[in-house]
Amino acid sequence: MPELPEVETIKNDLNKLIIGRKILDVRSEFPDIIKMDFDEFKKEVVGSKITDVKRRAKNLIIELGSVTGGKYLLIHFKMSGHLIVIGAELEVKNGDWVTRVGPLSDPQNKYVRAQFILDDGNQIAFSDLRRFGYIKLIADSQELKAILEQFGPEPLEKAFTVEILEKILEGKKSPIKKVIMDQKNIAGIGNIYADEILFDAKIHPLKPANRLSDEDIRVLYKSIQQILKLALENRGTSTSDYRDASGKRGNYGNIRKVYRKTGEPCPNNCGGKIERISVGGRGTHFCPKCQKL
DNA sequence: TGCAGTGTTGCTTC
DNA sequence: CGAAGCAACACTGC
Repeated sequence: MPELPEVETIKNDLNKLIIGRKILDVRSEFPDIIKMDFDEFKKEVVGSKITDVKRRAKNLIIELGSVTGGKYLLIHFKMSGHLIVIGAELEVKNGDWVTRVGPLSDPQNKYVRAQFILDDGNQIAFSDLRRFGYIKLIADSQELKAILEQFGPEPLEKAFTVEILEKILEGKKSPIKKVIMDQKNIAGIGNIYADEILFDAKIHPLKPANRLSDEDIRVLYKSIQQILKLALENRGTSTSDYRDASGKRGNYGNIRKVYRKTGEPCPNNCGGKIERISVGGRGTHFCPKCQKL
């Protein structure tokens, strides 16, 4: 489940691998993941040069320069999507690689839904087992801005202050977990990091957002930044589908504290056991002894 | 063996 | 208007 740290890792990888490359061809055996007529998409994209790769919330944005001005690929990975940069000599048939070597022997990398063939002998492959992810073509910077404006602040940027977090929580009686996962409130936090952040902050996931004390809010603010930063340093979490641009796993799953650790002893050695409940229909893991309502 | 669980987002329904 | 539920999808595990 690519959340902020995972999408940011892919962004950083791609900035090293594909800037300045020209797109020679686009192929897909699952054209539905491209949210427009495939032939038209192909016509718009082939021949353009990749000038930048950005991230906003859980969206990856590939900027395409052209004589007529910038266009953008807006990519959302949803549950199982990721991009792999790999040699163009590899072929795809029925969504699977014909030759599977190295990182491609990892089953999570084989569900190829679209390929962008580059002018340096490589290709960008969009692998997505569950096909929730999508690629959209954005015509210009105004259209892009209109889409990206709908997301809340980026939690790792300076503009995200404890005062802003306070405002976000104000008057919301929904469980705090739901509130921090809502992309309109804060951008980039999904189920894994919501659980990890709330454990770190010692706040019960069901605690109503408007009932957090000033101290709770300060601690939560710190935990949001620290956990996301730590996850980024560890190149994300790969407990299930996520892989980086080389098809490799992230390390954060190995150091996570509570996510999918139901029944295990609390890492704080408080004597409690990690419990699993449902919050807003999502599996939620927490220590009932450390995290108070 | 069939069905619940897995998770994000956005749309529908109340 | 906000909250809750569900669809989209494919595969795993009990």
